[in-house]
Amino acid sequence: MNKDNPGEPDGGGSRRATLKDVAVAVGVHISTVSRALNPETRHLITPQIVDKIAEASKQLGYQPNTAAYSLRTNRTRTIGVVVPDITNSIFPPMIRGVEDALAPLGYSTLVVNTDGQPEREAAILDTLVARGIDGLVVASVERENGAIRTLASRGTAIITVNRRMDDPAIASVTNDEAEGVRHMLNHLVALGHRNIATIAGNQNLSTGQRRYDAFLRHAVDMGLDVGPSRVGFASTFNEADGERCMEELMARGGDFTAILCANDRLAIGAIMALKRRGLSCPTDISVTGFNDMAMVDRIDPPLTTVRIQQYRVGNAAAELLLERMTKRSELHRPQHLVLPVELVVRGSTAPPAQNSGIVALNNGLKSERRRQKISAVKA
Amino acid sequence: MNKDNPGEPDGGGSRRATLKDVAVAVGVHISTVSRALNPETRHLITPQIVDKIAEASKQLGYQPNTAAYSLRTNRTRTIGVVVPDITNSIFPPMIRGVEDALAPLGYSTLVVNTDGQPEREAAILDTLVARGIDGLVVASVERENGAIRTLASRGTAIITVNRRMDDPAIASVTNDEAEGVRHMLNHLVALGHRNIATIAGNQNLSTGQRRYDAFLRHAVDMGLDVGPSRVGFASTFNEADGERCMEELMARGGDFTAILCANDRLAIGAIMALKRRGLSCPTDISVTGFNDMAMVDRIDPPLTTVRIQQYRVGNAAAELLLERMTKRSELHRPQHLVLPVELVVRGSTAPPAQNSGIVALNNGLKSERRRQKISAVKA
DNA sequence: TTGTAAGCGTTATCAG
DNA sequence: CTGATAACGCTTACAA
Repeated sequence: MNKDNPGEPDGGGSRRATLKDVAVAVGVHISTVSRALNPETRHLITPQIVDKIAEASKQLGYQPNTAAYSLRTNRTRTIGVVVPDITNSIFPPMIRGVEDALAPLGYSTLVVNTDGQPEREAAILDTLVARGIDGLVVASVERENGAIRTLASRGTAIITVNRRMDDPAIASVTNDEAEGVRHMLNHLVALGHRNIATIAGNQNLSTGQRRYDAFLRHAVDMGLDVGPSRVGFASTFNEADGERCMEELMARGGDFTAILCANDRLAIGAIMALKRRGLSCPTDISVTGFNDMAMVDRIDPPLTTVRIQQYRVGNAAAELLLERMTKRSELHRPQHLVLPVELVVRGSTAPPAQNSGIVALNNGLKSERRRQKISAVKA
Repeated sequence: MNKDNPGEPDGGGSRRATLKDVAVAVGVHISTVSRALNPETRHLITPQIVDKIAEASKQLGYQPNTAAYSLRTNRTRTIGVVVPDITNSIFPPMIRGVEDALAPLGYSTLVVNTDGQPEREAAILDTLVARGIDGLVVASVERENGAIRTLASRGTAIITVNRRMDDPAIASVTNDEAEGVRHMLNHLVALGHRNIATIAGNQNLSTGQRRYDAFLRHAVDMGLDVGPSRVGFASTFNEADGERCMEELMARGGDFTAILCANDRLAIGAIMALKRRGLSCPTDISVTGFNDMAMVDRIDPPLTTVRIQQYRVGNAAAELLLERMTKRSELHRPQHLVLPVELVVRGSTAPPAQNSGIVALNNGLKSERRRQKISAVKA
């Protein structure tokens, strides 16, 4: 009964007010209301009428119907944010960076998880496109990704964050991986380390590849010896893989006093592997991370790492995306924003002990207790 | 030029196929296509035609237009998930729990942050409703919340998670707070603690209130003394407030050997406060948390806490919500699901030392070094 | 079993 | 400056 009277103080299941309701309330035509309510076209309407319409629409609690708007304009004011896993704590700050930039402009954000599976990602991109999203922020992208390229070439506004594709046509906001690695190597060398190993990330990801490239280049520049016995490759950026790589490196001889890990989770895994073998970080081996994810300042030992601007990455990406969604397509010259990073020194790095490192231990130069540790390693 | 030919192998900005395109391709009417593509109505159509339509639609890459569907049916297949802050690591698992249950059924999830501000929450709920979401999962709710009640009474499907409202009409999925607190008190008492303090959470939140209530009831049941000097109230569930409360309790005399904190973040803050005063956990004071959020197993000391089923809370809420969104409203008897919790004992709890606790220290029963610590506390 | 046609709430084009 | 009208793509009585 209240069904046709959205003006009524709301008692229950009353219909939502539409343009027509406002129009009859004011006594003008529906299109006049539409124009009066739209800032772009408001100037076409007599100010007094605009006021009356504004009041009536507020009075009736008018809210534009998004579906009708989208159907008509082909725009949804919705963007998709694709992450590997929202549960990985480096992503939520990026997501908030995006939302905080876009929500005030009336955009909503659809967040989806790929779990790092390209097929899943493809399916997810499909549903996002089917929903008619206006733009896409992708944190899960591999260096090569056909689906993204296709979408981009069809004109979808896309920015990748944190990672980037090899294809320079796909815009991105990333971190200065090379500088981060360089700072970290400098730090380790300054502490006195000369024998430095690395656990590299997945080389199909720009983060993994660029951090490893930088490690090689800068290590050589600094006159350090690198070689296969000092490199482990993780396929996934997680603790389990970090642990596995660390164990492999130790099994291979472990002639190093410090290890640079491609991200924090690998570093945490590496430290776990050390602990499990009765070795300690940083006393026996210094371990470093990358990202400065939440809580790594509170773990034992507090992690020395490279701080990336997680929130700003998302925030900046949103701005770029906005430009692509609103401005004319001619202006879309490829853009790649690289944000500066910062070295954060904590407790997981220290000068190498007199005869530290696993080889030194193997050589029996230290106490009997230490020798025992190493037999555990070899076991 | 390709504009009217969505069948063309896609060269660029070609239009998306619509029902009409499929219809002309097959040579049937658009409504036949609609029926054939909808599982509910497929049986009305001749099987051969169904096949032809299925093929043609796949061929043309037909994707239903969500806006048109929504406009027509008044359903969006979108649900809103409202959290205080996605950056707080207990929420992402809940969100994934929701998404994993709903995505396979074609629902998308709009995630929004309130930052714990009720006004912001109200505004956010407005935009969500304006977007026509089919249902709402709210993790940010306070014990009383007018906006939620209004929405619920208007028929919006709503489930609160993690927290619940006092109003039993609003369905919820929560954790067994009382059992968690009881387990924890048991654990502390078993270790030998008799003087146990608490840092309670915000009493406007069901989590804060119920955990504190349980603390009082069970402490008394166990014959423990409680009193104002052993209770601190946090207004926010974060580290800073935990630190502040811990300092206040120490300043008030601190005649306790263990402190039960209403969540992990408060516990982390409490431990920081101890460290800052030169005291140590668990040697001087045992500290416990609640939630078992990510990484608290890796901090120093690893936190003894109560594990809540973060993912399952979200997952179960999604199921309940689904029921409310699809089934008839008569069946909507209020539902409150309470999930079991689990005690997780780690390094932040230990038996009280011979003369531990702050008062003991104050009384000068221990070493000179300790006496110095305490003067720092009083300073 | 299939076709017809109305209508969801907007915006945009075209008159007036 | 304002009104009339078509159209966006889909679902769903109602006819046939």
